[in-house]
Amino acid sequence: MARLRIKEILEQPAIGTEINVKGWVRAFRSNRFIQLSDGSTIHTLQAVLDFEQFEEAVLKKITTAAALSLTGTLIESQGSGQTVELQVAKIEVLGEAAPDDIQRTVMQPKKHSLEFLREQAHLRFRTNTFGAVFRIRHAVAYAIHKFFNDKGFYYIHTPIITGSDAEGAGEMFRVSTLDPKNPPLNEDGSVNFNEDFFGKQVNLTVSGQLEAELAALALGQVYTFGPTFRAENSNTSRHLAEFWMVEPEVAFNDLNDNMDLTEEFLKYICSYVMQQCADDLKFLDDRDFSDQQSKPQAERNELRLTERLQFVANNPFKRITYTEAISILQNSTPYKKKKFKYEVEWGTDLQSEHERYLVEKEFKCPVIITDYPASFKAFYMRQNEDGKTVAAMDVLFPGIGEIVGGSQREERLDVLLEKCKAFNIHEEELWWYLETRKFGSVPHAGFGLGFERMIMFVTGMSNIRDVIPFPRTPQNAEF
RNA sequence: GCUUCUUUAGCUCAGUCGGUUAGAGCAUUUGACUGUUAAUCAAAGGGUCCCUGGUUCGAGCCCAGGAAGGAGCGCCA
Repeated sequence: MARLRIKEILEQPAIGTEINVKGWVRAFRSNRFIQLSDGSTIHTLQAVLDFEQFEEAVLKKITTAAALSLTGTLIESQGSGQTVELQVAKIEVLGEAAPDDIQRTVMQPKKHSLEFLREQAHLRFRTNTFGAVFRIRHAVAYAIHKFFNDKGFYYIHTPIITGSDAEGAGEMFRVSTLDPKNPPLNEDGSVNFNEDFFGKQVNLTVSGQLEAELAALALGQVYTFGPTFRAENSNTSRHLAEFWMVEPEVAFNDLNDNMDLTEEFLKYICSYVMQQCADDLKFLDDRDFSDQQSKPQAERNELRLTERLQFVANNPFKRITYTEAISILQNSTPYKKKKFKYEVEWGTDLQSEHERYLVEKEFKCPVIITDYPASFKAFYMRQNEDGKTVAAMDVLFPGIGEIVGGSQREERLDVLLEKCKAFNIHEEELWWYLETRKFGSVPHAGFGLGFERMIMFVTGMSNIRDVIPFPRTPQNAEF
């Protein structure tokens, strides 16, 4: 007999037919009712058995988290909590779970803190919250590929191991096969990386952008979607040492095209999740709501999770320049009352407190800030006519902060060479990147989306460690 | 890396002014009940009070050092 998944059973219940279902016990009540979950949906299937028809020894093994194969007839439920239920004729215990062992785990049938769940990342998949989060994570990944594919983008696999350390995006993890205790040395005592696996020093990538640009200048519009690594000692709820990034790159696009693409893209993801993940989203929406209720009034979100997604999907993002942002901040109440901890002055970078003010107090919607001073942005961003600013953009989301960073790229070789000098970047290391500016160089633009930050936004989870199955953070790579 | 808070039963927490035998809810076990939905009712078991040292007649509580975790900041996506 074919096994059916609970999602299929609940969507199209074939009342009266005999079926088989396999899954894990969530609850066993009154020696009669099994709540079975198989991960296909957040919902459980209620299985009903007549305990007089089964051996005591078998019933004893139906404990929380045990794996069962149940065969029986699908009938309309007599209870009020569900429309259909399985009338069980045959029980096979596939995997037992001793209650004393379960007690020590997150499968213990009660509410748990996210911190406790994080310590058991191998088991937290079994919970409703993480089931919902990771089903949505999958859906967003799929939506991203669908969005770009439907627009004629090509998915480019950029390398994970890279030899250039010029991106300037952060500290890198070194990759080496040399004996750390006894590496080959040069005459001056430094490590001789010529003898390393690649014959040079290499690192885990911090961004696929530079390679994506090469592809965009031939295939037109491309994107990368892969893991990236930062060896920064960042201890926050928004940073991971290993995270996934989406980086589209489009030939012939300028900064405005880039903003249009970003906005359409982020709206698409929100709409997709609302349409395709309604059940999981509803669960997380309720979870987020009760979470908000326990916070002091001032820290509460005015909108529920689904309302926040709807808001992003249906309202235009506010677009302002860095110069305008500075002026708005300097005229703001907290500035006049000296509530900001950091200075607001043209030429210094915006701090988290400034970004939060703009997004959460001034505009109350996603904000795109453009045309930052060149001094604190990357070397590859295109110099504006004023000579002071570059065609950069940051997309700021409520509660998350910077979710997207992007720019129009510098396509003029002479300007780019000047920037390399100014940023102390050795031309010979980036010869392959610079060379594209010699052969039919054109304006182009792209951005990077922090995938996990997007998942935080659509799931309402407030710690980035709870939206990736096995988080990598300083001092923690347990699983 | 910096600031700050937390650490007591399997989990979430309370623990008064430093004073006798450290508590609650949930979870677990046992019994009762049996169309339940966070089942209900009754009972039982369960403790390195994070670690080390100190002050004191006496420390879960005070002091010093350390460890782990959270939140915020910086860096960024």
